[in-house]
Amino acid sequence: MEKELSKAERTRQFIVETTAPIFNKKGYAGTSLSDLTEATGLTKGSIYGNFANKEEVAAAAFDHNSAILRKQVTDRIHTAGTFYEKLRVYAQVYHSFNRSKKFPVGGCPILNTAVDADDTNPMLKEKAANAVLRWKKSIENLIHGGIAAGEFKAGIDVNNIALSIIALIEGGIMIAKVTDTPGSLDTVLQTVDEIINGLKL
Amino acid sequence: MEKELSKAERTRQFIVETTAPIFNKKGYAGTSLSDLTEATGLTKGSIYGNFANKEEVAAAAFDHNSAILRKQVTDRIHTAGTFYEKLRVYAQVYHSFNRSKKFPVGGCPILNTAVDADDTNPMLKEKAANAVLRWKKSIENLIHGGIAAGEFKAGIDVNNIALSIIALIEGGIMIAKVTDTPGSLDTVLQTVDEIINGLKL
DNA sequence: CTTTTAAAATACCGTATGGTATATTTGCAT
DNA sequence: ATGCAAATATACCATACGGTATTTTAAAAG
Repeated sequence: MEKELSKAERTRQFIVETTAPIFNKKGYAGTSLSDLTEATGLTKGSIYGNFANKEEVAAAAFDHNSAILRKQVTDRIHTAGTFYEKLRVYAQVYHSFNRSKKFPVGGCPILNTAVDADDTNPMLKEKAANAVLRWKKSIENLIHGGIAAGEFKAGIDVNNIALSIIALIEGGIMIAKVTDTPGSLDTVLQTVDEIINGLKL
Repeated sequence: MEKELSKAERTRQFIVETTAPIFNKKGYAGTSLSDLTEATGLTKGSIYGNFANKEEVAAAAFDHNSAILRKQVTDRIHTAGTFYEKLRVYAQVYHSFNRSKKFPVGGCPILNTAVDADDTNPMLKEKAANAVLRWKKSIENLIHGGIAAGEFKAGIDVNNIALSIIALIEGGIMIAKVTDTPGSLDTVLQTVDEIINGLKL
Protein backbone atom coordinates (compact mmCIF):
# COMPACT_ATOMS: atom_id res chain seq x y z
CA MET A 1 0.00 0.00 0.00
CA GLU A 2 3.08 2.22 -0.01
CA LYS A 3 2.71 5.00 -2.54
CA GLU A 4 4.94 4.39 -5.54
CA LEU A 5 6.50 7.65 -6.67
CA SER A 6 6.84 8.24 -10.40
CA LYS A 7 10.13 9.51 -11.77
CA ALA A 8 8.74 13.00 -12.09
CA GLU A 9 7.44 12.96 -8.54
CA ARG A 10 10.79 11.84 -7.22
CA THR A 11 12.66 14.49 -9.20
CA ARG A 12 10.26 17.15 -8.04
CA GLN A 13 10.78 16.04 -4.47
CA PHE A 14 14.54 16.02 -4.96
CA ILE A 15 14.52 19.54 -6.36
CA VAL A 16 12.42 20.82 -3.47
CA GLU A 17 14.53 19.16 -0.78
CA THR A 18 17.77 20.32 -2.33
CA THR A 19 16.77 23.91 -2.98
CA ALA A 20 14.66 24.58 0.11
CA PRO A 21 17.69 25.53 2.24
CA ILE A 22 18.90 27.88 -0.49
CA PHE A 23 15.61 29.77 -0.73
CA ASN A 24 15.46 29.89 3.06
CA LYS A 25 18.93 31.41 3.30
CA LYS A 26 19.07 33.68 0.27
CA GLY A 27 15.43 34.63 -0.18
CA TYR A 28 13.41 34.65 -3.36
CA ALA A 29 15.16 37.45 -5.26
CA GLY A 30 18.55 36.35 -3.98
CA THR A 31 18.18 32.81 -5.30
CA SER A 32 18.97 32.43 -8.99
CA LEU A 33 18.17 29.64 -11.37
CA SER A 34 21.84 28.79 -11.59
CA ASP A 35 21.80 28.34 -7.82
CA LEU A 36 19.13 25.71 -8.38
CA THR A 37 20.89 23.92 -11.24
CA GLU A 38 24.23 23.94 -9.41
CA ALA A 39 22.76 22.53 -6.20
CA THR A 40 20.73 19.82 -7.90
CA GLY A 41 23.11 18.96 -10.72
CA LEU A 42 20.12 19.21 -13.03
CA THR A 43 19.58 21.51 -15.98
CA LYS A 44 17.13 24.33 -16.44
CA GLY A 45 15.17 22.14 -18.83
CA SER A 46 14.64 19.56 -16.12
CA ILE A 47 13.61 22.08 -13.51
CA TYR A 48 11.21 23.83 -15.86
CA GLY A 49 9.80 20.46 -16.81
CA ASN A 50 8.70 20.01 -13.21
CA PHE A 51 7.83 23.59 -12.25
CA ALA A 52 6.23 26.39 -14.20
CA ASN A 53 8.66 29.02 -12.97
CA LYS A 54 10.98 30.08 -10.16
CA GLU A 55 8.08 31.22 -8.00
CA GLU A 56 6.58 27.72 -7.99
CA VAL A 57 9.85 26.22 -6.80
CA ALA A 58 10.04 28.81 -4.04
CA ALA A 59 6.48 28.06 -3.00
CA ALA A 60 7.16 24.32 -2.85
CA ALA A 61 10.37 25.01 -0.93
CA PHE A 62 8.49 27.05 1.65
CA ASP A 63 5.86 24.33 2.02
CA HIS A 64 8.62 21.77 2.48
CA ASN A 65 10.43 23.83 5.13
CA SER A 66 7.30 24.53 7.10
CA ALA A 67 6.22 20.90 6.87
CA ILE A 68 9.49 19.90 8.55
CA LEU A 69 8.69 22.27 11.36
CA ARG A 70 5.05 21.31 11.62
CA LYS A 71 5.90 17.61 11.85
CA GLN A 72 8.29 18.25 14.72
CA VAL A 73 5.64 20.19 16.55
CA THR A 74 2.67 17.88 16.01
CA ASP A 75 4.68 14.75 16.86
CA ARG A 76 5.71 16.19 20.20
CA ILE A 77 2.29 17.63 20.95
CA HIS A 78 0.67 14.24 20.46
CA THR A 79 3.01 12.54 22.95
CA ALA A 80 2.66 15.32 25.53
CA GLY A 81 0.21 14.43 28.27
CA THR A 82 -1.01 17.74 29.59
CA PHE A 83 -2.00 20.94 27.83
CA TYR A 84 0.75 22.63 29.77
CA GLU A 85 3.28 20.26 28.27
CA LYS A 86 1.71 20.58 24.82
CA LEU A 87 2.01 24.36 24.97
CA ARG A 88 5.66 24.11 25.89
CA VAL A 89 6.42 22.15 22.72
CA TYR A 90 6.90 25.26 20.55
CA ALA A 91 9.62 26.60 22.80
CA GLN A 92 11.24 23.14 22.87
CA VAL A 93 11.26 22.73 19.10
CA TYR A 94 12.79 26.12 18.55
CA HIS A 95 15.20 25.66 21.44
CA SER A 96 17.47 23.30 19.59
CA PHE A 97 16.91 24.92 16.23
CA ASN A 98 20.58 25.39 15.49
CA ARG A 99 21.70 21.96 16.59
CA SER A 100 18.97 19.67 15.31
CA LYS A 101 18.98 18.29 11.80
CA LYS A 102 15.21 18.36 11.98
CA PHE A 103 15.13 22.14 11.83
CA PRO A 104 15.14 23.82 8.40
CA VAL A 105 18.57 25.05 7.32
CA GLY A 106 18.74 28.85 7.33
CA GLY A 107 16.42 29.52 10.25
CA CYS A 108 12.68 29.80 10.60
CA PRO A 109 11.04 29.77 7.15
CA ILE A 110 8.06 31.73 8.43
CA LEU A 111 10.22 34.62 9.59
CA ASN A 112 12.44 34.51 6.54
CA THR A 113 9.62 34.35 4.04
CA ALA A 114 7.48 36.91 5.83
CA VAL A 115 10.24 39.51 5.86
CA ASP A 116 11.50 38.59 2.41
CA ALA A 117 8.13 38.63 0.66
CA ASP A 118 5.86 41.03 2.53
CA ASP A 119 6.59 43.95 0.22
CA THR A 120 7.47 42.06 -2.95
CA ASN A 121 5.75 38.72 -3.50
CA PRO A 122 2.03 38.42 -2.68
CA MET A 123 1.79 34.66 -3.02
CA LEU A 124 4.76 33.92 -0.75
CA LYS A 125 3.51 36.57 1.65
CA GLU A 126 0.15 34.82 1.84
CA LYS A 127 1.80 31.49 2.52
CA ALA A 128 3.79 32.98 5.37
CA ALA A 129 0.70 34.76 6.70
CA ASN A 130 -1.30 31.54 6.68
CA ALA A 131 1.48 29.75 8.53
CA VAL A 132 1.43 32.44 11.22
CA LEU A 133 -2.34 32.29 11.52
CA ARG A 134 -2.37 28.46 11.70
CA TRP A 135 0.27 28.63 14.40
CA LYS A 136 -1.74 31.21 16.32
CA LYS A 137 -4.94 29.13 16.08
CA SER A 138 -3.05 26.09 17.30
CA ILE A 139 -1.78 27.91 20.40
CA GLU A 140 -5.23 29.32 21.10
CA ASN A 141 -6.79 25.88 20.82
CA LEU A 142 -4.30 24.45 23.30
CA ILE A 143 -5.06 27.24 25.77
CA HIS A 144 -8.80 26.72 25.41
CA GLY A 145 -8.26 23.00 25.85
CA GLY A 146 -6.27 23.64 29.01
CA ILE A 147 -9.01 25.87 30.39
CA ALA A 148 -11.68 23.27 29.63
CA ALA A 149 -9.54 20.56 31.24
CA GLY A 150 -9.15 22.63 34.40
CA GLU A 151 -5.37 23.07 33.89
CA PHE A 152 -5.44 26.78 33.15
CA LYS A 153 -7.33 29.59 34.78
CA ALA A 154 -10.27 31.30 33.13
CA GLY A 155 -10.19 34.87 31.88
CA ILE A 156 -7.00 34.48 29.89
CA ASP A 157 -6.45 36.92 27.02
CA VAL A 158 -5.91 34.08 24.57
CA ASN A 159 -5.26 36.30 21.56
CA ASN A 160 -2.62 38.29 23.43
CA ILE A 161 -0.84 35.20 24.76
CA ALA A 162 -0.74 33.49 21.36
CA LEU A 163 0.62 36.56 19.58
CA SER A 164 3.17 37.22 22.30
CA ILE A 165 4.52 33.67 22.23
CA ILE A 166 4.94 33.77 18.46
CA ALA A 167 6.52 37.22 18.56
CA LEU A 168 8.97 36.17 21.28
CA ILE A 169 10.07 33.08 19.36
CA GLU A 170 10.45 34.79 16.00
CA GLY A 171 12.05 37.89 17.45
CA GLY A 172 14.37 35.69 19.48
CA ILE A 173 15.44 33.81 16.38
CA MET A 174 16.20 37.07 14.60
CA ILE A 175 18.34 38.31 17.49
CA ALA A 176 20.17 35.02 17.94
CA LYS A 177 20.99 34.66 14.24
CA VAL A 178 22.09 38.20 13.54
CA THR A 179 24.25 38.52 16.65
CA ASP A 180 25.55 34.95 16.46
CA THR A 181 24.44 34.25 20.03
CA PRO A 182 22.24 31.12 20.06
CA GLY A 183 21.89 31.60 23.80
CA SER A 184 19.87 34.76 23.21
CA LEU A 185 17.09 32.65 21.77
CA ASP A 186 17.14 30.35 24.77
CA THR A 187 16.94 33.37 27.06
CA VAL A 188 13.87 34.63 25.22
CA LEU A 189 12.35 31.15 25.35
CA GLN A 190 12.58 31.35 29.15
CA THR A 191 10.12 34.22 28.96
CA VAL A 192 7.84 32.08 26.82
CA ASP A 193 7.94 29.41 29.49
CA GLU A 194 7.18 31.97 32.17
CA ILE A 195 4.15 33.14 30.23
CA ILE A 196 2.91 29.57 29.92
CA ASN A 197 3.54 28.94 33.63
CA GLY A 198 1.42 31.99 34.37
CA LEU A 199 -1.56 30.30 32.74
CA LYS A 200 -1.66 27.54 35.33
CA LEU A 201 -4.32 27.44 37.97
CA MET B 1 27.83 78.17 11.92
CA GLU B 2 25.36 76.06 9.91
CA LYS B 3 27.12 73.32 8.02
CA GLU B 4 27.20 74.14 4.30
CA LEU B 5 26.71 71.02 2.24
CA SER B 6 28.68 70.68 -0.96
CA LYS B 7 26.93 69.60 -4.12
CA ALA B 8 28.30 66.10 -3.77
CA GLU B 9 27.23 65.89 -0.17
CA ARG B 10 23.73 67.01 -1.04
CA THR B 11 23.46 64.54 -3.90
CA ARG B 12 24.73 61.75 -1.69
CA GLN B 13 22.16 62.66 0.91
CA PHE B 14 19.44 62.80 -1.75
CA ILE B 15 20.35 59.36 -3.06
CA VAL B 16 20.32 57.88 0.42
CA GLU B 17 16.99 59.42 1.40
CA THR B 18 15.36 58.42 -1.87
CA THR B 19 16.62 54.85 -2.00
CA ALA B 20 16.44 53.97 1.71
CA PRO B 21 12.75 52.96 1.50
CA ILE B 22 13.48 50.80 -1.53
CA PHE B 23 16.28 48.85 0.13
CA ASN B 24 14.12 48.50 3.24
CA LYS B 25 11.24 47.06 1.25
CA LYS B 26 12.99 44.97 -1.40
CA GLY B 27 16.17 43.97 0.38
CA TYR B 28 19.72 44.09 -0.93
CA ALA B 29 19.52 41.46 -3.67
CA GLY B 30 16.02 42.56 -4.64
CA THR B 31 17.04 46.16 -5.24
CA SER B 32 18.61 46.76 -8.62
CA LEU B 33 20.65 49.67 -9.87
CA SER B 34 17.83 50.62 -12.20
CA ASP B 35 15.58 50.84 -9.13
CA LEU B 36 18.00 53.43 -7.81
CA THR B 37 18.29 55.43 -11.04
CA GLU B 38 14.52 55.38 -11.60
CA ALA B 39 13.74 56.57 -8.10
CA THR B 40 16.34 59.31 -8.05
CA GLY B 41 16.13 60.39 -11.67
CA LEU B 42 19.91 60.20 -11.72
CA THR B 43 22.15 58.05 -13.87
CA LYS B 44 24.43 55.21 -12.94
CA GLY B 45 27.40 57.49 -13.51
CA SER B 46 26.14 59.90 -10.89
CA ILE B 47 25.45 57.21 -8.33
CA TYR B 48 28.80 55.54 -8.87
CA GLY B 49 30.45 58.95 -8.59
CA ASN B 50 29.14 59.16 -5.04
CA PHE B 51 29.32 55.51 -3.97
CA ALA B 52 31.82 52.79 -4.73
CA ASN B 53 29.17 50.14 -5.38
CA LYS B 54 25.65 49.00 -4.57
CA GLU B 55 26.69 47.68 -1.19
CA GLU B 56 27.82 51.14 -0.07
CA VAL B 57 24.46 52.64 -0.99
CA ALA B 58 22.69 49.88 0.92
CA ALA B 59 24.90 50.49 3.94
CA ALA B 60 24.20 54.23 3.88
CA ALA B 61 20.49 53.51 3.42
CA PHE B 62 20.47 51.28 6.49
CA ASP B 63 22.29 53.91 8.54
CA HIS B 64 19.76 56.48 7.39
CA ASN B 65 16.76 54.32 8.28
CA SER B 66 18.08 53.43 11.69
CA ALA B 67 19.01 57.05 12.37
CA ILE B 68 15.37 58.02 11.80
CA LEU B 69 14.35 55.45 14.37
CA ARG B 70 17.08 56.33 16.84
CA LYS B 71 16.20 60.02 16.73
CA GLN B 72 12.55 59.27 17.53
CA VAL B 73 13.61 57.17 20.48
CA THR B 74 16.25 59.45 21.97
CA ASP B 75 14.08 62.55 21.62
CA ARG B 76 11.27 60.94 23.57
CA ILE B 77 13.57 59.39 26.15
CA HIS B 78 15.08 62.78 26.95
CA THR B 79 11.69 64.36 27.60
CA ALA B 80 10.46 61.42 29.70
CA GLY B 81 10.74 62.12 33.42
CA THR B 82 10.99 58.69 35.01
CA PHE B 83 12.91 55.58 34.01
CA TYR B 84 9.57 53.83 33.78
CA GLU B 85 8.41 56.34 31.19
CA LYS B 86 11.75 56.20 29.39
CA LEU B 87 11.50 52.42 29.10
CA ARG B 88 8.02 52.69 27.65
CA VAL B 89 9.30 54.87 24.78
CA TYR B 90 10.28 51.91 22.59
CA ALA B 91 6.79 50.50 22.65
CA GLN B 92 5.38 53.97 21.93
CA VAL B 93 7.63 54.61 18.95
CA TYR B 94 6.81 51.29 17.38
CA HIS B 95 3.14 51.63 18.26
CA SER B 96 2.40 54.18 15.56
CA PHE B 97 4.89 52.74 13.12
CA ASN B 98 2.42 52.34 10.30
CA ARG B 99 0.79 55.75 10.71
CA SER B 100 3.71 58.05 11.46
CA LYS B 101 5.80 59.63 8.74
CA LYS B 102 8.70 59.47 11.15
CA PHE B 103 8.93 55.71 10.87
CA PRO B 104 11.02 54.24 8.03
CA VAL B 105 8.97 53.15 5.04
CA GLY B 106 8.90 49.36 4.72
CA GLY B 107 9.00 48.45 8.38
CA CYS B 108 11.78 48.10 10.92
CA PRO B 109 15.16 48.30 9.16
CA ILE B 110 16.81 46.21 11.86
CA LEU B 111 14.45 43.29 11.32
CA ASN B 112 14.50 43.63 7.54
CA THR B 113 18.27 43.89 7.27
CA ALA B 114 18.93 41.18 9.85
CA VAL B 115 16.78 38.64 8.04
CA ASP B 116 17.84 39.78 4.58
CA ALA B 117 21.57 39.79 5.24
CA ASP B 118 22.31 37.23 7.93
CA ASP B 119 23.17 34.47 5.48
CA THR B 120 24.34 36.55 2.54
CA ASN B 121 25.99 39.89 3.34
CA PRO B 122 28.44 40.05 6.25
CA MET B 123 28.77 43.83 6.36
CA LEU B 124 25.02 44.49 6.42
CA LYS B 125 24.62 41.68 8.92
CA GLU B 126 27.15 43.34 11.20
CA LYS B 127 25.37 46.67 10.95
CA ALA B 128 22.08 45.04 11.93
CA ALA B 129 23.78 43.13 14.75
CA ASN B 130 25.32 46.30 16.12
CA ALA B 131 21.95 48.03 16.02
CA VAL B 132 20.42 45.18 18.04
CA LEU B 133 23.25 45.24 20.56
CA ARG B 134 23.08 49.05 20.93
CA TRP B 135 19.35 48.76 21.50
CA LYS B 136 19.84 46.05 24.10
CA LYS B 137 22.50 48.06 25.93
CA SER B 138 20.19 51.05 25.97
CA ILE B 139 17.34 49.08 27.55
CA GLU B 140 19.70 47.56 30.10
CA ASN B 141 21.05 50.99 31.03
CA LEU B 142 17.54 52.30 31.59
CA ILE B 143 16.71 49.36 33.84
CA HIS B 144 19.90 49.82 35.83
CA GLY B 145 19.12 53.53 36.09
CA GLY B 146 15.64 52.73 37.35
CA ILE B 147 17.03 50.37 39.98
CA ALA B 148 19.57 52.95 41.14
CA ALA B 149 16.84 55.61 41.28
CA GLY B 150 14.65 53.37 43.42
CA GLU B 151 11.98 53.02 40.75
CA PHE B 152 12.57 49.38 39.97
CA LYS B 153 13.14 46.43 42.25
CA ALA B 154 16.51 44.78 42.60
CA GLY B 155 17.27 41.29 41.34
CA ILE B 156 15.92 41.85 37.84
CA ASP B 157 17.27 39.61 35.09
CA VAL B 158 18.25 42.59 32.99
CA ASN B 159 19.59 40.57 30.06
CA ASN B 160 16.40 38.54 29.85
CA ILE B 161 14.11 41.57 30.01
CA ALA B 162 16.05 43.48 27.36
CA LEU B 163 16.12 40.56 24.92
CA SER B 164 12.44 39.78 25.51
CA ILE B 165 11.35 43.36 24.84
CA ILE B 166 13.28 43.50 21.59
CA ALA B 167 12.02 40.08 20.52
CA LEU B 168 8.41 41.01 21.25
CA ILE B 169 8.64 44.22 19.26
CA GLU B 170 10.41 42.74 16.25
CA GLY B 171 8.32 39.58 16.24
CA GLY B 172 5.20 41.70 16.59
CA ILE B 173 6.17 43.79 13.59
CA MET B 174 6.71 40.67 11.51
CA ILE B 175 3.29 39.28 12.45
CA ALA B 176 1.48 42.59 11.89
CA LYS B 177 3.06 43.18 8.50
CA VAL B 178 2.68 39.71 7.05
CA THR B 179 -0.91 39.25 8.21
CA ASP B 180 -1.91 42.86 7.49
CA THR B 181 -3.19 43.31 11.04
CA PRO B 182 -1.52 46.39 12.59
CA GLY B 183 -3.50 45.67 15.74
CA SER B 184 -1.46 42.51 16.30
CA LEU B 185 1.58 44.64 16.95
CA ASP B 186 -0.31 46.76 19.45
CA THR B 187 -1.48 43.60 21.21
CA VAL B 188 2.10 42.41 21.52
CA LEU B 189 3.17 45.84 22.75
CA GLN B 190 0.70 45.41 25.63
CA THR B 191 2.83 42.50 26.79
CA VAL B 192 5.90 44.73 26.59
CA ASP B 193 4.14 47.24 28.83
CA GLU B 194 3.19 44.50 31.27
CA ILE B 195 6.80 43.40 31.48
CA ILE B 196 7.90 46.96 32.18
CA ASN B 197 5.17 47.37 34.78
CA GLY B 198 6.45 44.24 36.46
CA LEU B 199 9.78 45.96 37.09
CA LYS B 200 8.25 48.56 39.38
CA LEU B 201 8.74 48.44 43.10
C1' DC C 1 11.88 -6.77 -27.15
C1' DT C 2 9.72 -3.07 -29.22
C1' DT C 3 6.93 0.92 -29.22
C1' DT C 4 5.11 4.74 -27.03
C1' DT C 5 5.44 8.25 -23.66
C1' DA C 6 7.56 10.97 -20.48
C1' DA C 7 11.56 13.29 -18.67
C1' DA C 8 15.77 15.50 -19.06
C1' DA C 9 19.56 17.89 -21.68
C1' DT C 10 21.06 21.13 -25.18
C1' DA C 11 20.94 25.21 -27.41
C1' DC C 12 19.04 29.40 -27.76
C1' DC C 13 16.45 34.09 -26.77
C1' DG C 14 15.86 38.86 -25.31
C1' DT C 15 16.66 41.53 -21.48
C1' DA C 16 18.56 43.15 -17.12
C1' DT C 17 22.42 43.08 -14.22
C1' DG C 18 26.44 45.54 -11.71
C1' DG C 19 30.08 48.17 -13.10
C1' DT C 20 33.46 51.27 -15.94
C1' DA C 21 35.74 54.57 -19.25
C1' DT C 22 34.92 58.60 -21.34
C1' DA C 23 32.60 62.68 -22.60
C1' DT C 24 29.88 66.60 -21.19
C1' DT C 25 28.02 69.72 -18.17
C1' DT C 26 27.76 72.23 -13.93
C1' DG C 27 29.10 74.90 -9.93
C1' DC C 28 32.56 77.77 -7.97
C1' DA C 29 36.76 80.57 -7.10
C1' DT C 30 39.57 83.71 -9.15
C1' DA D 1 33.69 86.59 -17.33
C1' DT D 2 36.69 82.76 -17.34
C1' DG D 3 39.27 78.76 -16.22
C1' DC D 4 39.31 74.72 -13.59
C1' DA D 5 37.77 71.08 -10.94
C1' DA D 6 34.12 68.51 -9.50
C1' DA D 7 29.92 66.30 -10.63
C1' DT D 8 26.87 64.17 -13.77
C1' DA D 9 25.53 61.97 -18.12
C1' DT D 10 26.45 58.99 -22.07
C1' DA D 11 27.98 54.99 -24.11
C1' DC D 12 29.65 50.77 -23.48
C1' DC D 13 31.12 46.04 -21.40
C1' DA D 14 30.86 41.18 -20.13
C1' DT D 15 28.05 38.36 -17.76
C1' DA D 16 23.96 36.57 -15.54
C1' DC D 17 19.17 36.51 -15.55
C1' DG D 18 14.51 33.98 -16.15
C1' DG D 19 12.43 31.46 -19.57
C1' DT D 20 11.46 28.54 -24.03
C1' DA D 21 11.77 25.43 -28.20
C1' DT D 22 13.83 21.49 -29.61
C1' DT D 23 16.45 17.41 -29.45
C1' DT D 24 18.10 13.47 -27.03
C1' DT D 25 17.68 10.03 -23.50
C1' DA D 26 15.41 7.07 -20.35
C1' DA D 27 11.48 4.84 -18.40
C1' DA D 28 7.13 2.35 -18.68
C1' DA D 29 3.52 -0.28 -21.26
C1' DG D 30 2.33 -3.54 -24.71
